[in-house]
Parts: sequence; structure tokens; C-alpha cells
Amino acid sequence: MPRAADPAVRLALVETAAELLARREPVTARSLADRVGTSTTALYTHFGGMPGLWRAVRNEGFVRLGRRLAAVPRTDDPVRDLAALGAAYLDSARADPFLYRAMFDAAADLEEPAVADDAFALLVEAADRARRAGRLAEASDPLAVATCYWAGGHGLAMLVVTGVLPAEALALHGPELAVAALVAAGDEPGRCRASVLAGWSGAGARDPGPTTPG
Amino acid sequence: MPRAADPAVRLALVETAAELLARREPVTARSLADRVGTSTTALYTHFGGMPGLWRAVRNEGFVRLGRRLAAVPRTDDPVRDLAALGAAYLDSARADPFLYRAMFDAAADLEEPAVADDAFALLVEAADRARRAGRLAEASDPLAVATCYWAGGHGLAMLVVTGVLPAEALALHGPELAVAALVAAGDEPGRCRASVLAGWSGAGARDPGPTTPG
DNA sequence: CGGGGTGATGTGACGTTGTTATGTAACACC
DNA sequence: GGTGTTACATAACAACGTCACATCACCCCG
Repeated sequence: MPRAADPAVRLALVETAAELLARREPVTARSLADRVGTSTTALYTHFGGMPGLWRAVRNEGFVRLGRRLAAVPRTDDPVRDLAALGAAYLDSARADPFLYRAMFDAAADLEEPAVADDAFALLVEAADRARRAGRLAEASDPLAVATCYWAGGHGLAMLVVTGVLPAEALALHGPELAVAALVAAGDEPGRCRASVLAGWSGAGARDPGPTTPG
Repeated sequence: MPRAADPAVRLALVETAAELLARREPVTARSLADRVGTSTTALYTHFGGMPGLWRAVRNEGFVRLGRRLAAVPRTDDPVRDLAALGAAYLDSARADPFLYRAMFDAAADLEEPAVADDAFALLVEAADRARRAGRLAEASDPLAVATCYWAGGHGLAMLVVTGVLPAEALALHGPELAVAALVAAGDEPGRCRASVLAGWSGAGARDPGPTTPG
């Protein structure tokens, strides 16, 4: 029937937008079309307009974040794993701050809401493992624990990304926030601190900066 | 010598911007000029352009936030006061979410950085009172405690304001986050929980919505 | 008390943004 | 191989932030 839409153009538009974001260059319909080698019309056939492109960019951001979190190894210490997830999360925001901001400009509006849910599920699952391992209170709700944990990390990330706190605040307050959330959930303070510090130094702060596949 | 700039116009522009923000209506140079009854040029004499106007709007947002936090009464239980401050903070974000978003779009770029510092200082001072009262660890740093406390509150507020979490999450996770931060800082869990719940129900959730003086 | 100069303000125009109407060309199906 | 449907390029449109220019109000000084 119709002429098929070129999926490569769609991919190029999203990836180019992410690249411009990482370069701190303006992301406009024309700058995208020029770099990709198409016209601004392609943007409308694939995304319906700029809001649709941003939705796709946020989606891609959560896909990349999910990949990073999924790459965090699972050890037999779930609290350590939670800390490693937190470090990887904050490092993700630090490595590509403009993408992080774009993601949370409207994080509830994604092409595939599942990609954000999947990333968050890694947190919930780790919290549940910690609970089943006896590290957290038996009555603790892994979803609530993960939500508080995430809220703290997101708040710290946003304050750094928007320039309110210096970049060092991530390494300074990140572990402290993690320990707070997990001790509140039932972990024993001394043991929690040890696990968190182990997980933090073991995983975080590895990424040199924003990367664009290609 | 010269013709003096009308301070009333300046005030009207900032307050009108805040009002449009609260009404979820677009804040453009022309819509502002029309509503205030001037031309777009006034925007340039007073603020140098739209970025300058946004800087003034953020400033006004922090002034209002500071007023709200300063209105929180001081009791002889500093942990309860910290909870009341947290409740007032989150209620502020809930009452005027678009202003809150605008404030933290570039919270480090204000006309008078002191207004944000002053608001934050209320938190630090309460944390210090808690420490001196023996509720927090002697070695705890009030600044670090306040920063973690703020990061958690800001993260929760942003997740709600951007639609990721429902509005109920504020009352659901707010006290939990507060308890976590303060127990981690040294308070005794049971006593902390009681103080936080008392402070939260005593102060928060009072504002009916965004208000515009005049 | 009246000119002169300084600066705020209104008018109109410019470049850029997102968006869309129109024409064209390429693909899938009969 | 013809036909219809759809993606894409071109070009125009409305709205945005911004700025050059002209105008006017005000304050100091003679």
C-alpha cells in the first residue's frame, strides 16, 4: 500500500537530538533536519511534531538509563547492590546532565512507559531482595522504599544538574542519602554504611561523559 | 536627571508572570505586556529580556517560599519544626507547581541569591537546634543534614510536579523521607517518628492553591 | 520659570522558532 | 505496469524574543 517510513531516519533524529543535547547545542527542528540530512517534515511524519520528538528523546534516555542500571552486577549483598544502583544512577545524570533534565521535563509522558517502569523495577527488586535477606524490616514495602530512595537520588541529581549544588555533592551526599533511606527501612546502621560504601566505590563514577552510539 | 523607571511596572510584570504561571497560561513577552498594559519594551528596560524576567520570577518564587517557611512556628521540639518546614515546603510546591518548576529551572541564577540562602538557612538553623538539643548526633553537620533533607523533599516535589508520582505521594512519602534523613543524622527512630508526624499534621496541607496578592 | 538632555516607553520591523499546505516522487498492491 | 497511498522537499504562515527608531515625560540647570 503506502510508502514505508524509513526507521533509520527516525533513529537518526532521536540520536542526533540526544547528541545535540550532550553538546549543549540548541535542539531545533531545523538543526535536527540539517544534521540528519532531511527536512523538517520528516519530523512530523515520524513524531507528529517537536513534542513527539521530545517524547522519543525522553524514551531513549530512559532506555539508556535502564541499560546502565541493568549492567550493575548483582552480588549476594542486596544493600550493596542498591548503593551501586544509586551510584550508577547519579553517574548517569552527571555524565549527560542535559539529557537527564530533558527526561524529567515530563517523565510521565513517554512512548513506552514500560522502559521507565523497567528501570525502576530494578530498584524495587533490589529492595525486595534486601527485605527477603533480612536486611530490611519484614513489613517494609519494597515499592515505598524504592520510591523514597529514588526521590532522594532524583532530588540530589536535579540540584546538581541545575547548578544549585556543585558536582561534588553527588559523591558527598549520595551515600548519605542511601544510608538514610535504607536504615529507615530497617537495615542496621553500621552494616548498612559498610554495604553502601562498598557498593558506591565499587560501581559508580566510571563514565567519562556523554556517549553517542555510532 | 533621567526619567525614572516605574517600579510598579516592574512589580506588575513579575506578579503577572507568576499569575499566568499559576493559571497554566503561556508566559510570553506579548501576553505579559498586554495584561500589564505596557509594551514589550518595558520588559527590556526592567529586566533586559525574557531571561531576566524569569530570573525575577524565580526570585519572587523563593521570596514567597521563604515567607511561608518563616511563618512556620518554632516549638521546643526542633525535629517537629523540621517536619513542619518540610510539610510547608511540599505544600508550597503542590499549591503552585508551575512556579515551583520555574524556580528550579535555574535556581542558581537569581537576582538576589540571598533569598534562597535565607530560606535554606531556616532548615539549617532548625537542624542545628536539633543537634544542640541532643536530638541529632553531636558530630552531625547541620548543613549536610539540611542538604540531604532538602534533596529528598525536592526530589519528591519534582516527581509529583512533573506528574511521575500522584499528588498523594507527598503526604505518603514526605514524612517517611523526613524520618529517614533525621534518624540517619542521629535521632532516635521512635521519638523521631512521633515528632515528624506531629509536625507534619500540625503545619502542612493548609494552602488552598496558588494565590496572587492584589 | 523655561529650555535641554537623559532615559523610559510605544511602534514597527527583523530573524528564528514550530507548524502546515502544496507538490512530487517512491513504494506496495492488483 | 498502472494506481493509489504515503513519505519527503519546498515554501509559506503565525508566534515568539529582540531591537532600531521615534516620541515623550521627567529632572537639573540657567
